[in-house]
Amino acid sequence: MTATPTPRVTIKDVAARAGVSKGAVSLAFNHKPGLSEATRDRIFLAARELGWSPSLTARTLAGSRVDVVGLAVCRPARVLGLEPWYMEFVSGVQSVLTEHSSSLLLRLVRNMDEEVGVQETWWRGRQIGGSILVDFRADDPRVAMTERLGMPVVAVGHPSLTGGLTSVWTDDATAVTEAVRYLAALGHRRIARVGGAADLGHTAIRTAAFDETAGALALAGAWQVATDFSGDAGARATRSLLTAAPADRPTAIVYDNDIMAVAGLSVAAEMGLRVPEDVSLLAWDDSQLCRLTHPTLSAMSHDVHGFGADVARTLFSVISEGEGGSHPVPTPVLTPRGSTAPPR
Amino acid sequence: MTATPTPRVTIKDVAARAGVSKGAVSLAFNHKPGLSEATRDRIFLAARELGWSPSLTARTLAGSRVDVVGLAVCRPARVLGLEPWYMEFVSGVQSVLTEHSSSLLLRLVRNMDEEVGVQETWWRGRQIGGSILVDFRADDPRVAMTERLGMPVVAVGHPSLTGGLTSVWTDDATAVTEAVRYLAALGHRRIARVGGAADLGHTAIRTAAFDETAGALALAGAWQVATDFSGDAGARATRSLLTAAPADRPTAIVYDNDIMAVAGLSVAAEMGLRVPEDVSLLAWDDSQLCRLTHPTLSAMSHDVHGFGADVARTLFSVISEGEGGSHPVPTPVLTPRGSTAPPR
DNA sequence: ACTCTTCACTGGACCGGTTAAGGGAGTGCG
DNA sequence: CGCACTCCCTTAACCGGTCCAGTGAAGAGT
Repeated sequence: MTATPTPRVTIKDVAARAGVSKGAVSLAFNHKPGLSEATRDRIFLAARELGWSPSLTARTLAGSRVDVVGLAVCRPARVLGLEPWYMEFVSGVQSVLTEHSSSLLLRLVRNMDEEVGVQETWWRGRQIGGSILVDFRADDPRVAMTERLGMPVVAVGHPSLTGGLTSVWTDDATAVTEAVRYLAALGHRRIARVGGAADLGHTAIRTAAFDETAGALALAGAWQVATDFSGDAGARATRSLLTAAPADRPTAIVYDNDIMAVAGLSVAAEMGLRVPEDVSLLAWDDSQLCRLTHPTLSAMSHDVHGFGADVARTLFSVISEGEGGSHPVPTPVLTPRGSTAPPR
Repeated sequence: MTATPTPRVTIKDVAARAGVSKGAVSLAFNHKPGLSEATRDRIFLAARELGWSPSLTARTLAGSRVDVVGLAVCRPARVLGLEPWYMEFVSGVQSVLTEHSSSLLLRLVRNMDEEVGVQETWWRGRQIGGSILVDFRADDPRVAMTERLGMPVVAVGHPSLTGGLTSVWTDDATAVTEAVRYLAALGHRRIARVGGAADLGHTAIRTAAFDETAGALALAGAWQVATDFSGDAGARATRSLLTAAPADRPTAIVYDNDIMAVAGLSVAAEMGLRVPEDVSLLAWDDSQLCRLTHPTLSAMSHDVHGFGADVARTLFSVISEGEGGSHPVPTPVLTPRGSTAPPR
């Protein structure tokens, strides 16, 4: 029951066992020149026998690079779990980190001030070698913070939001336009969009693009609602959109994520409307969820896993080569499934 | 474009500005006795002016406690995002970590060997102060590893799987029994279970409990299928269960998570079967998804967020007080919704 | 045979904190 | 007045690595 005392083995022990100095062990483990093959082997052997691996903490303190990447996600206090988008994104990030033997330092924060504090503490305390910044909003304080700290980051967001930071982004405006044009091409003249959180930059971009496209196509009706991305909010929004008289309500709805689209599907069923005959539904983000409903959900699909991987790769090149710039990734493409059709 | 040089401010700068020694600053920041109020204030003022916060790296190296918690999740190579359960679990863990100003070091690994290696490296390198171990299987190598390393951990799993480790667990056997009894009470005599990954310990426990209960109730039919927890697998399993002749197929299906239950719902619809009239469906884990489908999904529900929080709290007491033992949390309770009813 | 390189390795300062031991000033007391 | 006892603060060793200047021996060049 008593805690086993941990016999901490250090570089000194390895050096002693291999009959060399600490410096030599350090050289060997960092694959630096200046050691004979024989010595190198002896050192690795000794290390293996003692079960030693270098202390990242000490290594970090001594000034070499830190191989931990930070990610702070801003969510309200009692979160009901992250959306599928995040999990896929994180898993994509991880897949690249793993190749570099890095880990992800994850933290949920409640607001932007807290995030700024956390990032600053992480960086100052040399906890992380760089960070991934997500959910940009207008006049985001993290732009100034990053420049002040000189911390390597990758900003996930449109360059108009991320200032001079290295950014990786999807072209949300074009995607929204494509979505609306597709629905219009099917014959829809009254289209609604159930959007995400209004304070998020990419939501604003999508909202503007929707308005513009609706205007350009001279739609007979165009509605937009802001939500908090939750299924419940998506359900409420859908319910209020669909309670209007048949001649006045939208015949197609675009959702800003897939959870809300699933909720919309169920609201339609509950109200006795058939999808896609009575109303077409188009989701965003296309996680496996979209293929599991009945009818299956048409979606603007997007390789979120690959996106996360791209972000991570970009971060590594920022860290090692100070690379900057703006990196667009492929625009989400429309994947028609069973939830969209011409209006009756 | 050139990287901004980071002007790293250290404890020495703060000491100089406050006109004291490094040691005094350290005392102040650790709230230890031996300093006058006046000096303490002067030190905090200086720190604030310089924007200094102690380097966790250095602090860790100097032997004090590490406030990062590890979590390695074992998934096949190219993951399509984690299940909702994980997201809620992680968010519950985070909520407690945040109170302690700790962060979560997250890593996706491909197999058990890799996980053991990662945990060992983390602990040896003083990257983490303790770890959360999940997804136990029979003869799990992490039990021996933990004892060998003397690392504080909390094992998420039934004590029969986690050996002498401090464990936090839900009573899966009782929950399965309750689920089956409930369906039997509704009048179902042919019941199937779409289970999770067969190599996981809790899956085995559920499988055994299902068999036992089916036997005890002398059901006319009892099927069990193993899957990988994915929606696709859930859909396949459901399809094959429901293709039998009406008199031979199950009238109720229990799923091991909610994603598979959603998939099952859609398969039923696709096959022209009504839920719950033709077949009842019962989910597990009860994330928001279950309330968003139509019909809504009955589920064995379980406060996963709270569970994560409990696990984190337990880990902190293991770290600080070496607490051990086995901590059951409340058994999942049945939440009947629209997907279960008496068979026709 | 002598100096000049090159190679392989050592010694020790250093990273930024913590902590135990020590020291000087101020007070209480015989 | 001298001594002990606090109270506050300083000093310096240490944590486990990295890194650079330096050393000693072998080989090359003349």
